[in-house]
Amino acid sequence: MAEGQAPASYRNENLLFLTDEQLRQGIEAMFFAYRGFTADPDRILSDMAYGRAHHRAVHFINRAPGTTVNNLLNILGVTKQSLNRVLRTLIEDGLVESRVGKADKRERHLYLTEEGRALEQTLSDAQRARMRMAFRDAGPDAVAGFRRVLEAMMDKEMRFAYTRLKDNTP
Amino acid sequence: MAEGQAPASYRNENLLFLTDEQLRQGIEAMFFAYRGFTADPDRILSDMAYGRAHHRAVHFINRAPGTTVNNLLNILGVTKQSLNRVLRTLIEDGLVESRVGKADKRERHLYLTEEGRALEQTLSDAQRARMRMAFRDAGPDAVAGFRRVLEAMMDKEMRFAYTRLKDNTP
DNA sequence: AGCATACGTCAGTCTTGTTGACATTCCAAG
DNA sequence: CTTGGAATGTCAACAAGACTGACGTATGCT
Repeated sequence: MAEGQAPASYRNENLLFLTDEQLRQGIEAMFFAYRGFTADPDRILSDMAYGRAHHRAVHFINRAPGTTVNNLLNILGVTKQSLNRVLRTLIEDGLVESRVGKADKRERHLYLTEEGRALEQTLSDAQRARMRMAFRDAGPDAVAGFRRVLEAMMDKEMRFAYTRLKDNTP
Repeated sequence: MAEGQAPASYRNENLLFLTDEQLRQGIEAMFFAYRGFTADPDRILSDMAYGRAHHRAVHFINRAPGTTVNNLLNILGVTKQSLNRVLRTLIEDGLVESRVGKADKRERHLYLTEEGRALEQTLSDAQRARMRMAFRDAGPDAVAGFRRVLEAMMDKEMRFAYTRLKDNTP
């Protein structure tokens, strides 16, 4: 893509010049790609009584079993009331189990049930399939660049959360 | 990043192998980065009576002045009722002008007013600033990879829309 | 003349975010 | 030991922004 054209950006004395047009294309790429990114799980969820918020909760509980509500709150970046509604339905439906903390009884530790793991699997299978295709199409060097840019785009606290998750599962 | 570790992916006879873990990290990177991506405009908009939906409309009207409602509908991927609510407030507030089509009087062509352009500028300045930082941090090769992966992640129709926008503004 | 298209609007619902108020639990200072 | 503040989680009410469905109007095309 754009192989024979002028380079989209160039270095000069270690300084990178970027036109507004290049940046705007990056912005639009992000917008359109995120739509694709969420499309497959959204389609699956729309058949059930769940939405994207449930997907996110299930994803991160699966990723860090036993996490507390507060922990999840920080990762998801929503209010506890908003998360609670989602969590309540998931618990009622038997997808998530909430255990009172041993050391601190105020805390609730969250786990996926067998059924919860099944849903997580279905959703992440779909999402991974798209990601795999995109990674294959683009090639390993592009994937490395993709990750580097995304990490640089995160808010600092989110970069911490991301790195922590990444490193806890090697 | 991950310079001294095992490669995140490798080629073998032109076939790219990707572990579920690598894909999941890509998924999480996408999630956290998108939050950062929308954070700055969202902050600005929360002070006004507008939201992310208004930002998107203003962005694409600015990008393709004179675009029709139907066109915008396809780009944004929402229903006309949903877009109409947003558009109505923008027109009432004098940020967007709607002109009856000359050739086809059924169509409405959309333009930003002076005030609309000012808002667009404010929002996109903030968003571009973050994108510029990310691009600078990551470097030009990473940026190329970033774009390649995002394009591969889009739905086909959105890739068309994206490419059309991109090529119309060289 | 008749059907299709583009747009606007009204009404109702759903998801997911918000604030505010409140209950429970923990901990530390008096 | 008690008590008050902080942390954690729950309930209730509301708003933004998406959706569907139905309908009306103006226009275009055959």
